[in-house]
Amino acid sequence: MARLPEYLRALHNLAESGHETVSSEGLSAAAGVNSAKLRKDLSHLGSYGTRGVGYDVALLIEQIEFVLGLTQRRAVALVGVGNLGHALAGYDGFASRGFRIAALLDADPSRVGEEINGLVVRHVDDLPTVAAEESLAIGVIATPAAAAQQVADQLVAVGVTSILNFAPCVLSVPEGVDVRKVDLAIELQILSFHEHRKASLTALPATGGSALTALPGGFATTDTQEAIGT
Amino acid sequence: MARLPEYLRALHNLAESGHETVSSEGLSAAAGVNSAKLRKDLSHLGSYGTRGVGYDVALLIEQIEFVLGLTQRRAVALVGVGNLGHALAGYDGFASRGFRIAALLDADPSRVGEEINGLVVRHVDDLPTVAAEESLAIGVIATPAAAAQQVADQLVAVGVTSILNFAPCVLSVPEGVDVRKVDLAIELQILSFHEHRKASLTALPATGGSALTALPGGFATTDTQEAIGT
DNA sequence: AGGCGCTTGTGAAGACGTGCACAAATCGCG
DNA sequence: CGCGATTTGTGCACGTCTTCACAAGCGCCT
Repeated sequence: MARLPEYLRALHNLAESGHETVSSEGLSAAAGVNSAKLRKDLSHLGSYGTRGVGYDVALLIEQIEFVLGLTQRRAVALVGVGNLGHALAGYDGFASRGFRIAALLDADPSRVGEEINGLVVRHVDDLPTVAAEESLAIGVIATPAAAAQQVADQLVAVGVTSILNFAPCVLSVPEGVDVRKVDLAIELQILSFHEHRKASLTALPATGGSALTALPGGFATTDTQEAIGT
Repeated sequence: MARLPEYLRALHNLAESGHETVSSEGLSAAAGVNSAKLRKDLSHLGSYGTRGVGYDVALLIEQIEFVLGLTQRRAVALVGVGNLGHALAGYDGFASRGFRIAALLDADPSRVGEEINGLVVRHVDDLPTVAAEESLAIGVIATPAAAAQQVADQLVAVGVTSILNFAPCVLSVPEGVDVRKVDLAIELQILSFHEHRKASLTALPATGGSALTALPGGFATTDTQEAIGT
């Protein structure tokens, strides 16, 4: 499940603040989900908490990290050292959460050679060489949309089987390669949709006008946390 | 639906390449979804394509932009001008997709006054002043996790009702405020999970060992595009 | 005008995720 | 040792999303 990493983060927080065990209620609150859902997720792990007590924090961290494949620190290749690529290269959240940026690559010769955070930018055509040095399984694409497909092909060619794509486009990849997409503008547009919905509901609740103005009511969006606590 | 922005992006691409109309089949391919799903989504809009022909690209863009509330260019406040904040401030995808960064804010006095992309960084305590100048509805949090909740409270206090949170933590906000979260490390961890799953499947398919080694098989993750085309 | 091919819109079936509510299990205490 | 408080694990029901398959509608060509 995609919620496991969220649980893991919450568990690390709990461990740092000295908790040895945690109840499903407590953990679910920290992770922002329903407690029944959390218990069901953990039961799918085969993870055994003890009834009446809760879950052993350290053990649970270990189990989740195993399932997520974080027992080994995975090497990540980052392609595209523009605005966003720079930020990603300097993001310490990767290092602290089980990943190591093994190479920075770019197609622009004027960027090659630049040093960012202790790593030297290499040309994207050096990918085969890089892959020979390191065991690359994950690639991150932070290039403009126009270059993304070509970069994806190059990554796949050197054996990368998981791609995180920040470019606003659909990638086509062979079977067995996983792609996850993050589009920052889309996130904002979804929020904008919620704004529009809220505005129409409060402004003219009794208008009942054309089909268009009546629309924004009946939509549902996923992955949105709304109104948790106060 | 959360897919509308994806359709919108695909439609803009089609419009640029000169298409006047598009079939559900064509658009769904460009957006990376099932064609029946796309038709159902669009029918929820009340949007009328013409049978035998397809959808009018320009009209559909107009309709989706209306539903998403993109007819007005929304002002966004960006709090936290660190590594990631810098990148977001310089990201042209926001401007080109209906948003305008109206203010850059940070709590660190040494960062206040810095100019990024034509905007001067102001202190986060100036939020009420900024909100008085602009009609702020959306806030973006790109601060460390420790500061995120306080910033969220400040944003809510000045009337922001939608928050995009890049900090790895759960925010608590009053009812009526929408929060969307983007955690870059979590995306990588999900990919790592897939890697681990693939590795276990290919390496020891007949081992049938402990419960732990047998685990990673039966999981499902959402939002993952796998094996599109070749 | 009529027929044919193409495309939309939708009914129905199935898969999936979610949350409630409760039985089973464990610990601590008298 | 037994009892009560607490918490996990899960059966069940419900609503949502997804997908197939097909009827209805539109335009073009003859």
